[in-house]
Amino acid sequence: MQGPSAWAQGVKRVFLSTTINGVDAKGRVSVPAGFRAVVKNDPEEKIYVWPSFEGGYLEGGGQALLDRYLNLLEEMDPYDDARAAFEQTIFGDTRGLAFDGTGRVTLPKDLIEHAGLDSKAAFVGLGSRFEIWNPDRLAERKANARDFARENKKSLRLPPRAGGGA
Amino acid sequence: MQGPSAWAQGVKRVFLSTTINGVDAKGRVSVPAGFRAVVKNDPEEKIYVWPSFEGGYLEGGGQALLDRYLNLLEEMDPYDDARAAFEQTIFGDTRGLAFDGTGRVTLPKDLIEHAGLDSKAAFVGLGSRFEIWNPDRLAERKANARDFARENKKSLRLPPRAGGGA
DNA sequence: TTGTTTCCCATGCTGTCCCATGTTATCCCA
DNA sequence: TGGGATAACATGGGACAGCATGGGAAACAA
Repeated sequence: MQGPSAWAQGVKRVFLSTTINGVDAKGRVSVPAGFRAVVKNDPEEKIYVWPSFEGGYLEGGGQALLDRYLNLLEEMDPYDDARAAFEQTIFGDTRGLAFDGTGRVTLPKDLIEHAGLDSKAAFVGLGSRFEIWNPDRLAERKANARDFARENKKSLRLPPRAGGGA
Repeated sequence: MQGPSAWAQGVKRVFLSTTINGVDAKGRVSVPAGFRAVVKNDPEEKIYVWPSFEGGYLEGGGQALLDRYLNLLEEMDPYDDARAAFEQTIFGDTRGLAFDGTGRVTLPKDLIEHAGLDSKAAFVGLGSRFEIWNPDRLAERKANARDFARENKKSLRLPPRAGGGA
């Protein structure tokens, strides 16, 4: 199901491309305009950011992403150790960050430290979510991902005709 | 699904043929009219372009192509390594480019560099997607492909009884 | 008070929009 | 079938708005 009707119901905006913005002494950083547009119609115009438990960078998204993680966790057993760990890790450290008048957010110190940010922050759009990196660290990660993708591209076969129009 | 209704509502258009257009000092380039027609009815009249991870050229498509990748990735687990790599590679460098009043897009500097574009850009239609090349590189690639084909022509057997007349 | 955080205003710049023009392709009519 | 009119397309330049950024004042907490 996709056809034209899906588009009539509303455009699915996604986080796209990589943008590097400055972080000032107060920890303020401009969220890329395209990213702000994604959460524009959320009930609360915020982004939700937490430290990745996989490495020294931040993960984030809008309300939709938060809801999706919530649903995933609710399907797990209430007393599953893994569930508790995920809840603690993901939601426990998540911050909801509101924009100031010019579209900036202030990153708390602990998040800045976790990501090793100094004067620049790279926002990486990943479709339904995004990541925030120290640009230097990002370069390394990007090279690895590209190699992996090139070697495994066959597993990324597009589904047969998923979409109608165009 | 697609079904007959898709045809009733309009012919499914695809990216076809090769067109060479100029790139001005601002990085602006006219998207071939035929290509614009493909994304004409997209919710956002944009093309999505990213650097190929296989060589010095760009790949692109419309909303439909992007959605296909998005749906594919959404079916993977949030912390699947493959998912992360593909997200990074596909979405991390993808730009959504809108047309100006005369059907041009502005190519960001990094994309221009990746493709080695100077004053001309070749749009190559490939059905559901397209590529953007420096015309010189494209000619080189074509020549190589032709040489390869000539040297290996014996491996290019026709299938038994390819089809009806003409 | 003193330090911290939040809000507001000012500024340079880049990207986007708009108008103008030459060229090419298409259509219509003689 | 040939030629002219017309519309579509590609291109160039300049004006404007949105975006990213820096600094400072006011509100709040310790």
